[in-house]
Amino acid sequence: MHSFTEENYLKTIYYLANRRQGEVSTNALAEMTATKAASVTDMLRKLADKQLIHYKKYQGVRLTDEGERLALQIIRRHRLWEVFLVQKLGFGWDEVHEIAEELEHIRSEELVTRLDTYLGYPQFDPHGDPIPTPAGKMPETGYRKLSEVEAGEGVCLMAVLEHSTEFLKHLDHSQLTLGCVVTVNEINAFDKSVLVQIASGRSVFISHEVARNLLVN
Amino acid sequence: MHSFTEENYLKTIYYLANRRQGEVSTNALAEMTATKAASVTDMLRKLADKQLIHYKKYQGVRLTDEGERLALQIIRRHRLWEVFLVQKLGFGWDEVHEIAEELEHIRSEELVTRLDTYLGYPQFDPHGDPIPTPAGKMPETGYRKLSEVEAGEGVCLMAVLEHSTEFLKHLDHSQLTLGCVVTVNEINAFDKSVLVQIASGRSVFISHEVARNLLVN
DNA sequence: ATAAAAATTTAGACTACCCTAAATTTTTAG
DNA sequence: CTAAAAATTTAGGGTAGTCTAAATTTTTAT
Ligand SMILES: [Mn+2]
Ligand SMILES: [Mn+2]
Ligand SMILES: [Mn+2]
Ligand SMILES: [Mn+2]
Repeated sequence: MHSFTEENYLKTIYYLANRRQGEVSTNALAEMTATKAASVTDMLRKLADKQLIHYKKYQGVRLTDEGERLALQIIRRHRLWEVFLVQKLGFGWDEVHEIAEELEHIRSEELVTRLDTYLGYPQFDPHGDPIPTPAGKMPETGYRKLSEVEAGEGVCLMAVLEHSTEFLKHLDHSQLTLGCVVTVNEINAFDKSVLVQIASGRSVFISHEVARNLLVN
Repeated sequence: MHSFTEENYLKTIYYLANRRQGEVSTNALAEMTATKAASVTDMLRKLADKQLIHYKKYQGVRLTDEGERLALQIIRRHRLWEVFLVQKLGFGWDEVHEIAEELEHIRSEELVTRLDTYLGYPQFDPHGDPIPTPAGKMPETGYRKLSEVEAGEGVCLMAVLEHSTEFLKHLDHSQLTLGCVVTVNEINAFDKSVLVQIASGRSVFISHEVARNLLVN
């Protein structure tokens, strides 16, 4: 069995490896896990011993097949619990991440299976992130960033890249919800901010910073 | 904040203190927590430093008000999660204890509050144990053991004292479920086994060992 | 090409929790 | 009332995960 800490490292390695292609650096892991580089090095040696990562000193790190399988299992649990917290318990999408960080480590295959069934086999979590399959595959989405959409196009808001409470509350405030259809009316040449029209007919101003963190279809 | 381990010790002290009145011994704790007496002594010193227990060397241990408040909070969470697992996810009452042992440590007041609401403010867990109030009071039940019921009496099965999978499966097999009305027809003078009649009209033989672990009203 | 900077690893240490063996205190029996 | 037995604590040590400071390797910039 693996500890909470090991599970968190695997998950973090998965995220960083997919952020930019290639090996994950010790410092990047230290930053993400809020620890120091020396602590990361210790853990990497341990994960390598357990054959969960490929690790050569000074050369960065990559998940093995088994390591990736485990990482995806944790991410699957995390996202299913987030769905539960929002859809069944009525939490806001900005309130669930921290709780799911704990729930994801509960050790019971049966629990995850039943939860999935209970929730109706959801495909996406409350932030639009795809839920890995029970077999351990991460579904492809092919979304673009709103910041890359041309003027005149109509698109559907599918997911957020940033998960902070402030960002999500800001979207709520602007009436930007997932599934919402928006038409890009103007792109400001100077600061790349966009003016979009939402289904209600209302126009919403979106800064480049925000547009870069919205995924559309 | 308190660790999983500290929470488990508090809960165990609560159970043992209520099993027999009075101070809880180091050895009893070591047995219940599946550790050694020396480890228990270490932890008792720590809990005493945190003012969660009254502890004098060689004299056994007792919860402080704050310690009892925490213990009841953990027990409340445990029992609410058991209700969730049985009523919402469809687990059997013999399958939920281990999972609830992990879920009870999830740190979020809001989560417990919402779960309670979602479940409809249940008073009892799947084993008939009362759920402590949000304010931290353990409801009184006043149940008797089935082994203390006189011949001829009709009673209602309210709770089980033993929680092992084998025991609970045995009850399922005998069609003895909580809420079930039973009439005591015969008490065998030699081995104190009882013959009861259940609502369906069927007669069920219950050994003294089993009758001692059934609570009725 | 090489020296400075940055990244990473190693050395040594700390806390939480657990263990065995030895010492101490309390309880029990004669 | 004492001696043996039982319970408990102390001493010394182990593992997991963390840290700081020092050493080492890789990268970057002249
Ligand atoms: Mn999340
Ligand atoms: Mn999410
Ligand atoms: Mn239980
Ligand atoms: Mn229970």
